[in-house]
Amino acid sequence: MRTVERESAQGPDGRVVPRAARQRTRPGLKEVAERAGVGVSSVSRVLTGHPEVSEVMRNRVMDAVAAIRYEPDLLAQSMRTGATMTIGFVVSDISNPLISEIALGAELRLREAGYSMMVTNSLNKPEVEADYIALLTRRRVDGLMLSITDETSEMMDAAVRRFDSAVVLVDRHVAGADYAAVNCDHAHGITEAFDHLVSLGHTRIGMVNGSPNVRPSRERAAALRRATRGSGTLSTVIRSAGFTPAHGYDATMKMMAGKDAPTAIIAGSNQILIGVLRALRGLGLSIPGDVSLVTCDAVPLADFLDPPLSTIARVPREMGRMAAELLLEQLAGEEPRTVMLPTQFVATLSCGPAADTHER
Amino acid sequence: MRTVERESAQGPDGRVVPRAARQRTRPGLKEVAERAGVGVSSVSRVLTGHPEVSEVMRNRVMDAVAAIRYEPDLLAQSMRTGATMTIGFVVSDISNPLISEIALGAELRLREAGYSMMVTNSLNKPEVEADYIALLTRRRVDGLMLSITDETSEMMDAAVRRFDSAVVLVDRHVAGADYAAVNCDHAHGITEAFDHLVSLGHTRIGMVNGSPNVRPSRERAAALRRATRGSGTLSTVIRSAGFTPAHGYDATMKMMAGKDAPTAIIAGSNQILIGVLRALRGLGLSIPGDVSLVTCDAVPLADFLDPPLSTIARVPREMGRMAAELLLEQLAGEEPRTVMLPTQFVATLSCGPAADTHER
DNA sequence: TTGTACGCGTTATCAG
DNA sequence: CTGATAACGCGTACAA
Repeated sequence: MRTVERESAQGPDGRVVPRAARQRTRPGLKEVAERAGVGVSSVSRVLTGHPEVSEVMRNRVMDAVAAIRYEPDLLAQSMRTGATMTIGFVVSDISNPLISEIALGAELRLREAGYSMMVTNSLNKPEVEADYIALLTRRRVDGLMLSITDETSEMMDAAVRRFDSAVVLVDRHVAGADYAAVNCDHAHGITEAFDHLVSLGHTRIGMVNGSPNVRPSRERAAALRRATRGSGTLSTVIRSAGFTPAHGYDATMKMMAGKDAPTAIIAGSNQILIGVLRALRGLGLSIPGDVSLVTCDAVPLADFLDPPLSTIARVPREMGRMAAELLLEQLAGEEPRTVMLPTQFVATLSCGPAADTHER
Repeated sequence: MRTVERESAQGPDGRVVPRAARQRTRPGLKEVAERAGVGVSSVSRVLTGHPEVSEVMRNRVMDAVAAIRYEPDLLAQSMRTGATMTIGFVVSDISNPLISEIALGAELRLREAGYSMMVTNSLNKPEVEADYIALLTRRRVDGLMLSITDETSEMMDAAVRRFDSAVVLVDRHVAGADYAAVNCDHAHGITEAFDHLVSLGHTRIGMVNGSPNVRPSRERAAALRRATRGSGTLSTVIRSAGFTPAHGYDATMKMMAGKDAPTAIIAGSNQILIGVLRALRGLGLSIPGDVSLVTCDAVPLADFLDPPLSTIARVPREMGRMAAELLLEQLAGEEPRTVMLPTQFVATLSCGPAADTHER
């Protein structure tokens, strides 16, 4: 049964400091060797599947292993082999459904390859991310998956440079580095949404965009600007800031207040969407009667919203799986590479004909 | 990048000692000691904050540490101290918003205490959970947070019994064990919802319940049965199965097909809810006109659904935080204990007066 | 107060 | 084919 160890102590800073050595030392190779009457190295050979072991030896060892209920110590194994079989995943907030889905995809693939995943949440603080990267480095994780808050953070950059193994960025780009990356084709989704809105008669389209310090926001804004470039009739208003409901709300209020308010809005994330919806509701604007709405990334129960939401979806599970894949490739000695995954625009009733703004 | 290679050295008996299997050249205590011109143990003492070290020694060491950019190897540290400062979190699916929120709460608290968190997804397969528990045991994690799929699984039970350190269950109960647990007061939420529905004239209430092999489902069903007990007019129909949209759909279809269809439904999870909504839509039933609806756990954008959904909410972030807390307590030597967290029923337009079933 | 030496559990080398 | 033994990097009795 569980033995409660009372010798532990509280450090001055409140951190729990467990007692030094574990009381009940579980059987090791040594015990197995004794039980089987062989040398420890033979036990190790059998367990690691070394080719040059006799049948008798194998049986003796396996019997002893079963009898003692021996389980290898992965810590010692890592110590010895240099591989921890652990991947660190640095994210802003695992409770973000997009991220948790990515995490799931990654973990499933990693498990297939025998790796475990360690998750850290920065809550959008670059310095925390840098700390975590350093921590994971000290933990000697074999690889790092990064979904960073701020691609331009120097602390983060320095920290990841000090990490000397496989790295993969998840829909991120850091200048002057050749990390592997899983990117999404935001331009495609934005362009499709744009075309759809234009076909409905919209001429001025607003975008409540996320932080410009991450790839998705930049790609989306660029794609939207590109779409209107050279057109005399089509225009755009883009407001970029944090991925928060507050930004969604404020940006929407400001956008809709002006004389040249857009007749359609693209929300840059599910968090931003919340604020956008609140603002529109507060202004008494109906969707799509007064303003059409598109949001980035899938929304749970989107079909049951009023009206159902048009979305530009990524494939988060696949993003995670692919990120893991790119990591495993590097760990297998291959060169880091970049993969582009699709986005898909799905139009619903939240996009309608452009309202005549003068009638309002 | 590791560029420096350490050459082979001469052993005490003149033999050539080969390089380590993996060529790591990150500086260790030894390098720091050499740079500072002191013994390795002195370096260790300084770094671990040993009280009996002179000022000069401390400075010499810290200077060398800074110069060499030494970072301690947490793996070796764990090897030596017996503590990995790592907690394993076994869940069915991190992409479930309830769970990812719990994970966030836990990770934030664990970080405060210097611990990292390792997440594993079983996708509701008890044998995978057992495997993971065994894996985390071999990894020698200091504690285990369990949000398991099936409390009655013997493989799981055996696996967790073989783990000999701190354990905390997250809204789970396994018979015959005294694990610490963070539980939620489901009875409270269900009772409130029930009373509200009854006050609206509902006499027959359906529950599309989750798996009976986990605490929340059992508590909810029990609370609902208790609420109708002794009443001649009030009745209940409960269907329990997996936490899936498919179950939500099937159960709803069957419930509503019978002659004594309920006029109100409680959905047992956000996944189940999806199926329930689809079924009601498929049947052409309106909410709350034909049937009132309550769902368990918060739904993103619940305010913007049509109609806004009544929910029985848990406090997932707090659940995670508290689970971490209970784990830390045990690691500090305290006895395992159980905490009860609240649930809250919030009524919205999705609950309305009972429809006269004969009019349909 | 500081340094030397040992051991945590494992794998890999090398000599039988 | 097998067994003894040196590391992996660190913390810590023990000796100086």
